Amino acid sequence: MEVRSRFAPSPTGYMHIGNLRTALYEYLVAKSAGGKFILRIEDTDQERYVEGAVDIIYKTMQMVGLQHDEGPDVGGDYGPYVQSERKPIYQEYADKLVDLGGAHYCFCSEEELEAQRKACEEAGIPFKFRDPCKKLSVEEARKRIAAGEKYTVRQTIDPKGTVSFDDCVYGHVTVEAKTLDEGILLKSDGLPTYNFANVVDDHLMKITHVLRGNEYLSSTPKYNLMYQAFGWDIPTYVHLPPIMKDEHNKLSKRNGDASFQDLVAKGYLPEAIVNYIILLGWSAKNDEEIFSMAELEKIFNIEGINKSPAIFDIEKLKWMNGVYVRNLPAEKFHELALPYYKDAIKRDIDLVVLSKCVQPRVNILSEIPEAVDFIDALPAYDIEMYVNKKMKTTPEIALKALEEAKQVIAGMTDWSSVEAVHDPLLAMPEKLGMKNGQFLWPIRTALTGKQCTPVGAVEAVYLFGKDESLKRIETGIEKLKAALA
RNA sequence: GACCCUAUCGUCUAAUUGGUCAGGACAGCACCCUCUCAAGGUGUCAACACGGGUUCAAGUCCCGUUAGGGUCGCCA
Repeated sequence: MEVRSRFAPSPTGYMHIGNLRTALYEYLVAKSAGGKFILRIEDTDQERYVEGAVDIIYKTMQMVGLQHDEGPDVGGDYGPYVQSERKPIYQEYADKLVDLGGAHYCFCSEEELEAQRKACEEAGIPFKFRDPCKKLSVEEARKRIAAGEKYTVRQTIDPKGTVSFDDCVYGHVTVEAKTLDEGILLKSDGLPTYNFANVVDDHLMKITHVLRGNEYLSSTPKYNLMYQAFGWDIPTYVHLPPIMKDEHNKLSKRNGDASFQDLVAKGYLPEAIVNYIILLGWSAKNDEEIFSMAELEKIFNIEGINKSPAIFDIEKLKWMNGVYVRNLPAEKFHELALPYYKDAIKRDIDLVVLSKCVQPRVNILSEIPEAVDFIDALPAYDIEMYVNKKMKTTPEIALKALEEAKQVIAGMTDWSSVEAVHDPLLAMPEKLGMKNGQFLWPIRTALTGKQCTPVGAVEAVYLFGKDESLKRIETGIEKLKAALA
């Protein structure tokens, strides 16, 4: 049988990391088995609907390379793929479930429910809704409905015995039927709740593998009861552990935690984000960690999914992003870096060479502006910066280095490449009886005014060119002279 | 509170389905390389939550304890 999985987000805003991971796993479960991946929009809660959220979903899936085979935009044989457009279907199946004894009509108002809840609270007993409408006959109930009375459809559960199901990651789970709530399946606005819609849609769309967060673990028995009442095949369940912000809190938008688009905006590459979050709850069971989507489509397997929560570690993501940044073709990196240079650099310099220097030195793209901030204006720096123990420099040595450097640079004529500047400069230390660092550290310091930069002395001289290099070296010489006087 | 689930280095995880010096990665630390900083290389620190069983042998199986998470919405 063809594997069919689905990603079924609610259009409520940004794509959260947890959602994205679920989508990724769903996609990979299908693709690794040569199956189909379906996108279904679960918009049955009109109050939470956010304008534009569906576009974010499309855009995100496209960015991470999740191409769905069926969905609202691409069509398919089991549509519509937007739940609000499936209203008549749910009505039909709700009525059917009532006929099958798996549900009943309920006329209780929210106030009545609240009253019962309150009474239980005051009495100190756990609340369990006891629906007076269960006593109504179906005929009587339908008469009232025909008369225009407002109603909902509630699941009917036989409290005797136990209900169990099998989950690919959590194994066999059994609960006592009496602990199950007879929840609302069809709301008074005629739209289904998730509890009903997911069962009906997954069946109708021939979904074979249901992946979702493990918060659904405790309601899954209720879904099985419905599948059974309808006489439908039960799908393969794959419940996923949560992604945590820390030991106690889930990663969530409410906490102000980063969404996928926030991370992209911060300069993380979609491929790196995907690679990282795949590893939050799944492993290839070997020592490999860097995977392309194409590889994952081959090797992903449900057995590798973990059952305990995973804490989102931004440090490791940073590292992994760095791996991806360094693996980028130079031209690609340059292209991605350009927008960051645009705001940070006004001076006319060789940006391609700058990119070569920057690429191996940043983990996330947003580190670029700070890394190149010395280019437009020489930062105010302290004379102490010329003293470097490891380079064995002192203000005296620095002064000498700068004065010599000034002469060489003034005499240099070939600025066609980094190498062209490199050779005359690197010939100096030996000539002067200095160590490379003693000569070059002061130059880089004078040119950049920073403790560390993505460029070395040679690259700095090349990038700035003769005039600016000499100007900054002169500034350094004056500083040193003033300090030594 | 009831019910369900979970438990290996600080973090993500592995452990040919009971036999390992408990492996890898990030982070940390040290060293090497080196014109700064990175990158790279080498090394190092660091874990089976606790208590009982079962067994010749338990991180692995069972029970309990503890700690965490989830569900108990006309939200998903």
